[in-house]
Amino acid sequence: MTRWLSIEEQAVWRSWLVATSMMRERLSQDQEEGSGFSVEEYGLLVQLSEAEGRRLRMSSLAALGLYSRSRLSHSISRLVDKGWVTKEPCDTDRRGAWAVLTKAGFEALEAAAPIHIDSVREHLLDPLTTEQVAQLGQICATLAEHLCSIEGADTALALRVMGGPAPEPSK
Amino acid sequence: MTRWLSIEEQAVWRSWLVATSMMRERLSQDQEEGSGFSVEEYGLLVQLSEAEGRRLRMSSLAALGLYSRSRLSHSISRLVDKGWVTKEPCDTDRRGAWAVLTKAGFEALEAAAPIHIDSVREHLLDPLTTEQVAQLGQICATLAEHLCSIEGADTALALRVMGGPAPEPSK
DNA sequence: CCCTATTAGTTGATCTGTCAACTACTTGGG
DNA sequence: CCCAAGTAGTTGACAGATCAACTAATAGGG
Repeated sequence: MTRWLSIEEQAVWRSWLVATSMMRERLSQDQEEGSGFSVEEYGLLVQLSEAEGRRLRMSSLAALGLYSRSRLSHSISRLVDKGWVTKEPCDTDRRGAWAVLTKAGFEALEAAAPIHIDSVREHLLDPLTTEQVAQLGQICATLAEHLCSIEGADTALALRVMGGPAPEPSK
Repeated sequence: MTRWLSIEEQAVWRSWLVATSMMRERLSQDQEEGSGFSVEEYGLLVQLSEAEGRRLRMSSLAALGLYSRSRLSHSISRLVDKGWVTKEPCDTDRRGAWAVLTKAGFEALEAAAPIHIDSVREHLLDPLTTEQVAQLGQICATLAEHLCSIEGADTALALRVMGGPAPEPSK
């Protein structure tokens, strides 16, 4: 039998809901206004930028768990259209394809990174105390692990996913 | 000048990203599989069910901050098509419209509530310690407040939003 | 009272994501 | 060596969300 949510539990759930959806929206907006591409695109480009040779097999990208095969295919096509990514055939498996970050893509990413970072700081990190940030990290890691275990995804892999630090800032 | 994210900060941000997006996905799936309607629809119906006379002005729904006017308009139209909501003209302002929960809508909501609750318990509350749940509540409330202040939305109002306890379980 | 500015809500185009079906290639058992 | 089963990736139809443009009604200053 379903056990109802207590008042406190309801409150937690509602704030989670509000915070996560507003956060998503705000970040998207900051990103889009400032850099001209969406958070999803940014995430993909980050992944590519961090990979060896700035290239990844489609299947590797998909294995990260946040993108379905078909979504990936569509998204990459769009990135190709914009000139930020190219697709190359794979020598060792002729079914396969590499998604390769172009120079233009890398530069766009570099330009966008500060906007992203600022936004994360302003809306997620700064409003919280240092202690809360640590707690939040712990909590989200636990939740991610739980969710990954359910879907049979690899947590370690998933936690490498998207939104990361930036494309190796031109140091 | 942009201050880069430390390793710890990156980790927090990534887990937040993974946890929130996986959570959203999982909840949607549980909901959709079990009850035949989406989390968004559920949210709207909950709002209506909790309002006086099980009805709300479109503008009030929109003022909650999570739905744009046009999204709302489209969504409500769909709910009308499904027979869960009807629209009634507003006497005091002839531009206005009431969205009214139908009997069928209320019953659908009652049927869906346990699925929703179970899912929230299983994926959000149960994996965490009691202490963590409390921390999370505090953190999300803070974030929500911050985000609301930025958008000029009313936090108190927003925190009443969607996903709530259930449609007054037939007590 | 009127005329402009504002507010309520809808609509249609477009974009993104999901789903199911499809092609093409590889793999592994007989 | 061949064929069935599985894997890589794409495609097209559809559903939901956003954006800008629109209609209609109200409100408020002159």
